[in-house]
Order: sequence, then structure tokens, then C-alpha cells
Amino acid sequence: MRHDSRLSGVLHVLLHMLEAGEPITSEHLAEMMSTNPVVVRRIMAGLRDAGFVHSEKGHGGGWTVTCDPAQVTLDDIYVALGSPPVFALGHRSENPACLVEQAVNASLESAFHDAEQLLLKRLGEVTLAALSADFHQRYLAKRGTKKDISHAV
Amino acid sequence: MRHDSRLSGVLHVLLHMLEAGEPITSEHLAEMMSTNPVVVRRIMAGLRDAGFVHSEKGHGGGWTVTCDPAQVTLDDIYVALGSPPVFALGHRSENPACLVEQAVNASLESAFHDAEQLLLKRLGEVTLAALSADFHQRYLAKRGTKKDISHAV
DNA sequence: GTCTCATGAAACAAATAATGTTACATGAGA
DNA sequence: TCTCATGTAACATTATTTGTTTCATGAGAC
Repeated sequence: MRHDSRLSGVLHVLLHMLEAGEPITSEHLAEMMSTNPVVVRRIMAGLRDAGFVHSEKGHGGGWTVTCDPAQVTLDDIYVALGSPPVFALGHRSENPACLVEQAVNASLESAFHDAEQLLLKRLGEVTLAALSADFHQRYLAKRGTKKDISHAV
Repeated sequence: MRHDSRLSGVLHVLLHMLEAGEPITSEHLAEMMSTNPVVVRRIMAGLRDAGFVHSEKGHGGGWTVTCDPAQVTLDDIYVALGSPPVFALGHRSENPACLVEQAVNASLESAFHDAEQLLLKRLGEVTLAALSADFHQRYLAKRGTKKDISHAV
């Protein structure tokens, strides 16, 4: 696989859950993400442990959002996923004896650190509510021109 | 493999090449990077095409730096490598029909774009000469306390 | 001229990580 | 008690980076 798409996927279904207002099963969420229910449970496990969502077994069970969308940011979701590595680029050797490589690593480290800080800062500025609002704006813009949004929200 | 470490590796050997002042063979460079000569040639191919280094066949052949280290930045090297993907995180679907996912992608895209811009800007601020200077500083700091740097520069 | 050293490049193998899949246990409600 | 749905472990698949083998080519030494 190319890259980690869990953050993208989980945000997608989180917004759908907010729209639904009732529990959605892993199977239904999996359809939205074009994947497997087990993958959904695996991804959602972190959010459940963080208290952002709740899962219920049995009839009428499934997943519901249990946090205030206006208080939870994309960074919070990222952390709930276990703060996966951001970069596809890295050092060849973590603790090199060679001073040349130490200098190279230090310089790269600094640049990558700053970029990561900015990324997380940006993610921390966007709440789930803001994302949802953006979606509603897109929805209104399309209303009338296209029939509906996908997944039958 | 964990991540793309070509940038880290190639910067490492570039600095060694600057120190050496004479052609270094792929085999020797491979030793420094703890890898295979073929891997070295593969990585260096981009830099050669960009005109940053030159390769010579036969006896006394090998690789030499043909650019002004004070004029070439880490970003230039990154581009010469083919501008490999920076992030390990990505979208689940590139062109989703779902408006929710479009909103999610747009928001993430924005954050990641800004972070990448910052990263490349930082890399563009560091020249090979600056990296080399940093190494020499480290070398002087260690001088006397340790016997020598690695790879017998 | 021939031999050796070195790069150039293609083809293939190994290692790694994300994702997909199967299987079974557990608990909630009809 | 039966069905639905999650929880989890184990294994398969796929993509990508890196490592390896192999052969061709050219430059210099002898």
C-alpha cells in the first residue's frame, strides 16, 4: 500500500456519523470507506479508547459520536489513531557514528520537525464541527445541480 | 522498508565526496551508506542528470562533485532525486464523489500542503556548504576527545 | 591489443508496512 | 434461543523500498 489513509478515512465516516444521528454499523461504515468492517473496527478502536465514539453490540447497535464536534480537532483524531508517522522520508541511520551523517541528520531533523509542528498546528485548528460546516456549504452549493450526495446520508 | 532514506543517504555521501576532493567509487560510497554499489548508482543517477555530480569509468574513476556547494541546497538535491512523496499519510480516495469526503480531503490537503511548503522552504535555506560547515564544527568539537570520524575521511 | 576497473541498466529477490480477509469469541436485544 | 453486531487474533494480499545478480560498455593500465 502507498500510504496510511486512516486519518482521511476515519474523518470521512465521523462526519457521516454526525449527520446520521443514530448508530451506524461497522459494515455500513465500511461501505462508505470501500473497505472491510474489520478494518473499520480496527481504526475506530483508538477513537473509542479516546472517548470520541461509542460502540454498541446487538440489534440497533453500531457506532455513535460521543464527543462535542466543536471541541475535537483533527489533531485530536490523529493522536487517537496513535500519532502515526507523518513523513515518508527518514534517516538512513538513526544514531550514526559518522559525524558527517550526524550533521546531515540534525539538519534534516530540524526541517522535518518544523514541518510536522506546522502540520499538527493546522490540524489542531480545524474542529469536526468546522469540517461538517464546510461539508454543508458544499452540499448547499450542489443542491439542485446534482441530485444528492453519496452514501445516502 | 520503513521509509525513503535516499535524501539522507545521498547527502551523507555528498559531504564525504566534498571532503575527499578526488573521485570515490560506488563501492566505497556504498560502504559509507552500508548498502550496495548498485543502490548508490541508482540514487546518484538523478544527481548526475541534474549536473551536481559526475561519474567516470575505469581506473581512478568514480564520483565527483561538479557543483558549487554554496549554491546547491538540500531542496535542489531533493528535486534531483525526483521529488519523492514527503508524507506517509494520504487520502483514501483521490477524487471522491462523496461531498463529505471532498470536504475532508480539502481540509487535509490544505494542511499538508502548507507543511510541505515549509519543509521545502527549510531545505531550500540549507546549502551543501552550510551542511559541510556544520560538520567541520562538529569535527573540531570532537577533535582530541575522540580519535577520528568514521569512514576515514 | 588485452586485461582490469568502474559505471549503466535491467531484472529479480527480500523485507516491510498498510490493508484486506477469515475465523471465532462475546455480549445485547428480539 | 436466535440473530445481530462488536472485539480480537491470525493470516493473506499488495505496494514500495531496498538489496542482489547479471550483463553490457567504456576508460585506463599493462
